[in-house]
Amino acid sequence: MTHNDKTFSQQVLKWFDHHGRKHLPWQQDITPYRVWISEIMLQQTQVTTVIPYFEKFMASFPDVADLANAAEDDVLHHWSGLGYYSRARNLHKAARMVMENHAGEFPQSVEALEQLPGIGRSTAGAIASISMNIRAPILDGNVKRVLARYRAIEGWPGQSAVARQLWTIAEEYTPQKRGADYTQAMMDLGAMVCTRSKPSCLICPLKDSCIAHQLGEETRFPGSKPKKDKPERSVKMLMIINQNGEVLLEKRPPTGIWGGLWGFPEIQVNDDLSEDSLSEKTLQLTGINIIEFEEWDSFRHTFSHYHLDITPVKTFADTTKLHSCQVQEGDHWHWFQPDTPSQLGLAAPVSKLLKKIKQNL
DNA sequence: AAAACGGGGGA
DNA sequence: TCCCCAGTTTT
Repeated sequence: MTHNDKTFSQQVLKWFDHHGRKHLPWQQDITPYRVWISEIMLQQTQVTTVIPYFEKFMASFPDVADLANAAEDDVLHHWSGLGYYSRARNLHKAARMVMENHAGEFPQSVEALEQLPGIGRSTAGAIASISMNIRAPILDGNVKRVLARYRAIEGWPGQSAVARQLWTIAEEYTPQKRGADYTQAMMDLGAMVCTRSKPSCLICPLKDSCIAHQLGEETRFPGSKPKKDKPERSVKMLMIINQNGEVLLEKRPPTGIWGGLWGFPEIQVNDDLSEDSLSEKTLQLTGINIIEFEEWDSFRHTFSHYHLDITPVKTFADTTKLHSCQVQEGDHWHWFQPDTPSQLGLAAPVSKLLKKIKQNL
């Protein structure tokens, strides 16, 4: 251990002595079981929410044997509102494994703890260090943030290379003594000082040697998850206008994008579409012959999971051939009058285009 | 409206 | 090994 590393944990521990949390329910009567339950609950929920859940859980299942003997539904019931219910199922399963495979005692190593469902490296480290006096690092979201900033580690911790670096650093800084306090201290520091946004650097015990702070770029670390690029789709929206100046709308299927709303007839754009094949497809779709294409500029509408590039095409129904039209006013088709205020459910880009048509006419 | 959270499980 | 997922809170 270098001099610097020693001061790191010393600074963190000194801060913890003055400002850390020491009166949380799971910090009293510390046992592996109580620490385990609290760590699993805290994975997804903030402290103030967890406290009442923890108290009720402990009242109903005071030790691992009680939990193992409980009905799964009963365990899930105690979890309801916390979310991530597979974790409650894992808790239950793990409790049974502790009873069957370990004679009711939690295994006394990080590696063995990790064999239990729902316990990964970080949770195992927390249980081992807080309740077993084993020197073990943790790397939960709070600690990742503190370390990534302190050392200005680039990249998203979801990437294995970045996680590897952070684990190495976490290991380096973990002190030989007071491991339980240090673990708690790092979590508290991340939760109370080194927060995701607006960190309180001025009161941080690590501010003098924190690289991100020196750079003035605290919130750039840790790197955020790369936005998965959304697939792109293209569609032509046919704005077919009849002799009365009405625009044809089609009711969309009940499920999927804009389910049940009214929209323009659409034609998927795969390859380049000639005007001839466009008319042909429209004829198939509606029985309407269209004339006078006016293709407007495309624009992009973005959903949660894909981009939709929309090319509006303004056309007119050929009134001389309307007798063959298969479009009947009703549940599925509607001739929309741009001047009449609409009661219809319209997708946002459709309303936008209808307004433009109105101005245009 | 989007990102974050820790671990499991499937590709 | 990487990627996606689950549910709720926070920003």
